[in-house]
Parts: sequence; C-alpha cells; structure tokens
Amino acid sequence: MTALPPVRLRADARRNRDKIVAAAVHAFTEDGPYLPMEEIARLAGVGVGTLYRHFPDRDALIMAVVQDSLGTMLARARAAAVDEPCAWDALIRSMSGSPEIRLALRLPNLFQPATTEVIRADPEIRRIRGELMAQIDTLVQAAQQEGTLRADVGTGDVVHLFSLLLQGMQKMPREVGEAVYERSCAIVLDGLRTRRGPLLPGGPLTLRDITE
Amino acid sequence: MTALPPVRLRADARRNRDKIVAAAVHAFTEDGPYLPMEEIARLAGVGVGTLYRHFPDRDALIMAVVQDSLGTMLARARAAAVDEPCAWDALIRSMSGSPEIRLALRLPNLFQPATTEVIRADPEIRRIRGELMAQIDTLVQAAQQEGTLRADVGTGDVVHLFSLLLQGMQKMPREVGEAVYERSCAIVLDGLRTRRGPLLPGGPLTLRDITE
Amino acid sequence: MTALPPVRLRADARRNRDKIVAAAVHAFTEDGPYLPMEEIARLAGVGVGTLYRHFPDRDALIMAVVQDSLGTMLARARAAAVDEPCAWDALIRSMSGSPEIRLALRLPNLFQPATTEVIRADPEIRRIRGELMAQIDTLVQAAQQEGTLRADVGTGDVVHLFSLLLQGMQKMPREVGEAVYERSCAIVLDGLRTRRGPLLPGGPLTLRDITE
Amino acid sequence: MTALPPVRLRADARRNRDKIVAAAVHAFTEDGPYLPMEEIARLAGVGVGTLYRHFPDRDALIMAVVQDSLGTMLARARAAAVDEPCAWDALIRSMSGSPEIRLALRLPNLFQPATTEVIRADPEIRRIRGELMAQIDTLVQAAQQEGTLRADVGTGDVVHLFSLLLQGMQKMPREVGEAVYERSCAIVLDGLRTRRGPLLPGGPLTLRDITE
DNA sequence: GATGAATGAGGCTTCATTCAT
DNA sequence: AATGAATGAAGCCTCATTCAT
Repeated sequence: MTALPPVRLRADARRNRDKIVAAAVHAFTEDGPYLPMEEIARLAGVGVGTLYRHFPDRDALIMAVVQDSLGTMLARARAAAVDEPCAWDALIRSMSGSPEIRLALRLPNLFQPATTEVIRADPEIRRIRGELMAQIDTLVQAAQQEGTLRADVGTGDVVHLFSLLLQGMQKMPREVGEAVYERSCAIVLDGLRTRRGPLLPGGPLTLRDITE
Repeated sequence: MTALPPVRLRADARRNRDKIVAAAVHAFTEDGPYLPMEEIARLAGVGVGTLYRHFPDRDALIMAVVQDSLGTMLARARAAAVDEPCAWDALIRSMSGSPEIRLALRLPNLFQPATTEVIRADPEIRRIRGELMAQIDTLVQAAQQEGTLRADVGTGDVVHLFSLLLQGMQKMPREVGEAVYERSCAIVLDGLRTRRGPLLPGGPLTLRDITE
Repeated sequence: MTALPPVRLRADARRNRDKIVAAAVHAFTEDGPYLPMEEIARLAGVGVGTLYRHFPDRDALIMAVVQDSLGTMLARARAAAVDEPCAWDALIRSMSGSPEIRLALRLPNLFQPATTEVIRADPEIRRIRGELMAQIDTLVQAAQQEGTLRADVGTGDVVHLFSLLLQGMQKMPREVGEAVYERSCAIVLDGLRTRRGPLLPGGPLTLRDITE
Repeated sequence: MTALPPVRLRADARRNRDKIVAAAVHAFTEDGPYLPMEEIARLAGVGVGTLYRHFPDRDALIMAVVQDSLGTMLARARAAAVDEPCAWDALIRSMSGSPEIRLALRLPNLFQPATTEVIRADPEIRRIRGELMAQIDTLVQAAQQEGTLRADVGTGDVVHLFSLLLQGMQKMPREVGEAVYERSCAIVLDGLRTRRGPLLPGGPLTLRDITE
C-alpha cells in the first residue's frame, strides 16, 4: 500500500508519476484531497488510466503526496538549520514557504478519518515523520537555549500554531491570505517569544500529543 | 435564538425541525457540512423525507444552521458584554464555549465556494452577521480603551485567530482537543495583550477584510 | 376498487368529493393524470389526507374521473339525440363541447398501461362505456340512413377521429388550439361525408376494435 | 442522418452511442420520453454510466433523439420528392413509414413544457426543422398546383393531421394500430383532396402556426 | 504503457401513501 | 372527518474504479 515504487521506472513513466504528484499537491492545496480523480488526471495532463496505473486508488495517491510533502518539509528544515545562525529564524523558516510545507502542516485536518488511519499506518510516512519531528525538536530546544523561544512550549505547540496559521490562508484570495497570515503570524510569534508571564497550563506538548 | 421560520409550525413539526437543526449543528461540527443527508436525518431520528420537508435542499439546511450558530453567538456576546466588568474577559468569553460558537467561528472555512456564495447572499444571515460584527467591534474597542488589548489589532485579527484556534480542536479526541486549545489560546492571548513591541505590519483588519 | 361511494355521504364530505373530482378533471385535462397528488389536493382546496380519505390511491381517483367524464358524455349524447333533428348534427354535438367530453375522448391515450388495465376491469366503467357505445352507434347508423355519413365507416372510426382532433388541441394556447381544431375538424368532416369514391380499406370499425 | 456529434468517437463508443439513440427512439415511441434512464440504458444494453457519458442528462438524450428523428424525416421527404412523379404521393410518403417519422411528427405532444423550451432553443434542431418545413412546404404547393390537394389548406394543416393520425397508433397492438391508421388516413385524405365544398374556416395554417 | 470508455454503487431528491394531531 | 407532517421506496445523476482499444 505504500506509494514507493518497487522498481526503477522507465523515464517517461517516471515523468508521468512526477507530473501526477505535482498536480495532486497543487490540487490538494487548493481544493482538498477529495476532488474527482479524473480532475486530478486532467490537471496532470494524463488520462485516468495512467493515474491508476501509478496509484491503485485514491489512498495510494494521497500517501505519495503526504510522503512528498513531509519529505520536502524535512529537507527545508535541515537546510534552515544549517543556513541560519539563529535557531529562532531557522524555526520560522522551517514552517513557512513552499506549498509542500503548507500542505504538510495542514495534513492533520485534511482527511477523512478512515484515510487518516491509513496514513498513520504507512511505515514510510512514519519514518519521515519521525525524522521531521526530531529535526523540529532540535530547533525548538536550540531556540529555547538561545533564549528566544519561551521555555514552556513544546514542539507540538509550535507546530500546531503554524499549522493553524497556514490553514487560515485557505479560502482567501492569495493577497488577502498572505496579509492575514503576516499579521496573525506576528501576533503568535509575540506570544511565543521569551517572557516572564505565568507558565502555560499543563506540560509541553510533543508532536505526538496533537495527532494521536 | 434561531431565526424563526416564517410561519408557525405544528408542535410536532416544530420539534422535528429543532431536532434536525440540532443534529446538523452537531454533525457539521464533527464531520463538516457535506455528510450524506440520510445520515443527518438518521442522527436527528427522522426520515429523509422529513428533513426535506423542512429544508428543500442541503443549502437550505446549511442556511438554517448558519443562522442558528450566528444567532447563538450573538446572544452570548451580548450576554458577556453585560455580565463581564472587564472587556477583555467579555471578548474571550464571546469567542469560547458552545458548539454553536465554535461552528460560527469556523464558518468561513467550512463550505464549498458555491455554498459560500449562497450563504453570503442570504439577507437574514447578513443581518445577524452585521449585528454580531458590531457587537464584537464594540468589545474590541472597549478592551483597547481599558488597556488590555494591544492597540494595533482589529476585530478581524481577533476573530481570525479564535477561528483558527477552534478549528484546531477538530479531528482530535475531546480531551486532547481541549488541552491543545487551552495552551494555544494562552499563547495567542499573550500575543494579543498590550505590549510595547513594534507595530504589526499593515493596518488593523476589519471582519470584512477576512471574509470578502 | 370502484370509486362509487358505498354509502350516502355527509353533505360536507359530498362537497369535498365533488371538488376533488372537478379539480382532477381540470388538472388531468391540462397536465395529464400523473401530476402530484398534493397538487391535485391543493387545486381542490383540500388537504392530501382528505383526498386519500375519498380515494384510497391514484387509481381510485382516476376511476372516478373516468366515470364522471364518460357519464357526462353519455348524458350529452342522449340530449343531442333528442334535441337535434338531424343525426349528423347530433353526432358532431356529441363529440364536442365540454372538458369532460374532451377528456372522455382522450382517455385511451392518457394512461400508463397498468392503469389502463385497471380502468378496463372496472364494472361501473364497463357499464357506462357500453351505454355510451350503444348511443353513439345509434347516431352513426341514423346518420348513415339519413345519407349524411358515408356508409363505410363505423362508430369506432368516428370516435377515433374525434379523439385525435381533441388531442390535437393539447399543448397549444387556447385560441390557437381552437382555431386548429376548427380547421382540422372541417377537413375530417369532409372526409366523413357521404361520397362516391372507393370504399375504405377493411370493414367499419366498432368501438371495441379501437380499444381492445 | 443523425446530427454528427462534434468529435470523432472511438469505434466502441460510437457503437454505444448509436445503440443508445436507437433504443431511445424505440422507447420514446412506445412509452414516451420519461421512462427511467436506467430502463433506457438497459434497453440499449449498456450501463447507466455509459448513457450519462454520452448524454449528460435526459434533455441531452431527448435532443439527440429529436435531431435523429427530424433528420431521418427530412431525408425521407427529400427522397420522396425525387422519386415520386406525383406530389400528392410524395407528400403522403413523407408522412408515413419509419418509427423516426412517427416520432418526429409526434414531437410537439411528447414533452413537458420545460423540455419543449429546451428543444426549441437548440440551434441544430432549428436548422433541421427549418429545412424540413421548407421541403414539406414545397410538396404541399406542388400538390396544390397539380390539382390533387385542396387549395385552402396549408402545410400546417397537413402536418397537424398526420401528426394526429400517427399519435392514434400509440397504445394499440401493432396490427390494430396499423389497420386503424389505414382507415383514418383514408378518411382524412378524402377530406384533403381537391373538392368544391365551402372553404375551410380561417386561412391555411403554416407550420409555424401550429408550433409556436 | 497510455488512453479514455464502461460499469455500477451510492448520494440527492421527489412524491405516493400512511398516520398523528 | 380534515389536516398536513412523516415515511421510505424509486428515480436521477456522479464518480471511483475496471477494462477494452
């Protein structure tokens, strides 16, 4: 049920597979993951038959998209960790930017319960997710040690808030969405900065806390 | 606080209508507004025919639910304004609480574009929405005058953030959802409190800014 | 299954029954017999429940309408036979005029096969039909003896043609329909008048020929 | 003679399309155009989905059937005009024969008002109809000039009468229907032949008179 | 391998009939 | 007895998936 193709594909087949995933990422971002399969095929510029040859059903396609998004986000987070001298900036950069990141952060809210189960069970996705969690965790702790991120939040808190902010951009015209995001993000970042206020209720959330 | 249907209904019909709207509020909150009509009828404990007698199609039902939610939210906001001596508390109370409020705040993200148009065009909904906007606006300004709410945010910013926070509770078991909400809400409130940091980018958002 | 009410009805019930049949005659003439039962009730100014109290299902109502139409047509044909000195004129008058006659003559083409079976089986309808056939038969023979109607046609031929002419008025605005009917009727009457051309193919049709 | 669908179809799709239209012509002739779509599909030997792939809704199918019928009728009328030395015979031949002609002549009475509007609006149908009207008009005038058709009738009168005669065959077993048609047709033709009686009321009907 | 046509299950809606008021 | 609300079977149409070309 994983979408990792077992064997090397012929060059044209590979190209089609990539076109389909790219179209699906885009379509999922705009319209959610339940638009007609024919529509996805059309957007990718292939026939439905081709889509189904690469992905035996909608869940398989969703899985590939999730893998792709999480993988991209992981790569960006690693790059940010390397590039940015300041952990706070690296953290923010990890959470913003490409459509894949937006999609990755919105994943928990995107699917019907049954699909969510299938996604959770996929070993490849578990693996990428685990690495991503570790990477963000590292950044969160670094930011707390450098004194920019308040000490009483966990990775789960941070990810959850960014996830919400990105969801907030949906259903708005691009320009409006971006302005709204900028403002809300600034407010949230103010809330996340080091401060002396009272501790948050409960203990720090892990990523696991908010998804299972 | 539901918008009264134009004519008086027989007692049993009234009861069924209320059961249907209540079931729909609950179902929309859990699963969104596009679950099968038969399922909604089943949850309300009536046949599909009864559902359709009261609401000629899904849009009509959605409209009734939206009116009900916004109406409830308006009533709570007014009550909070009267009860609470402190505008900050009134504001927070206006944004929390019943399923109807949660639903009302999530409305913008809930529907397909076509449905959204229909909702926007409904005069009764426009009326309630207008009154609600005015009420929240009043609370926002009062909170800013009492010095608790930072001066550079608008009603739109506040509503948008609460809307996101409530969306974040979806798809989680109740307990988890509430804990996550508590923490994220505390962070966002810290971000919203009066402070001396730099101004937010752009100008204060109105509610209209984020919905049209 | 007959619609003849077994017992004398209370005056108000009788009135309702008559209103329903009258509304149904009218509605069937305009829209055919398969419009919604609620619509028929509405046109009659009663609730559906009342309609169903008088007629247990659509077929029962149809039966009552058929009885009413055929009965009216029979009465008119008898009156015409008495009033008109010339059989040709009596025949034409028997075939024209009231909505009930128009409906009666269009009956064969109006119903779905299953309904047609039920109508055929009703003893009361068989009785009225039989008397009507006898009456028209008498006029046809009288017209042939007086030398106005060509000798090689039967009652079935005559009834069939008038049935068609009346059907032709449907789906046209009243004025147009009547003008068209006048002209077509004149042409058909020219074809029916005594003349010396070749005999018609086959033998004269009886009413039975065209309905069973 | 069917209006060609805009693009070339795959051989199997073309075959299915033709099977569906043929089945629909047959079914409409027997049962009218409002039998269940599933039934039409079954008669054509395809699944509902296939039917809907070719015709997005019932109206689209009806349109194709109307185009097919009118197109066939036009072809026959032209062939008759060429073949028959006598216009009277050509006219009669144009009005008899195939199921498509029978259907074409019954079209005005077959549909619900809303469907009728849609049909009238279709440009392809307007075009075929226009050519057909012109062709019949020519035959009518030729028959009047050769002295066989009475001079005081118009194309509309002739078409209307044949339309009625063909409607009269419905709802009868084939054999009976044909015998009845033969006789009624002979009577009507006697009425249409040149003669010296009084002129018909009103002026000759054009085709336009009886359909718009 | 790619394509797009065919299939049929499932969701939406109407309406004949039954039943509570 | 009259009313109109409730029910659910049946028709319409869409779309996930399979299969012939």
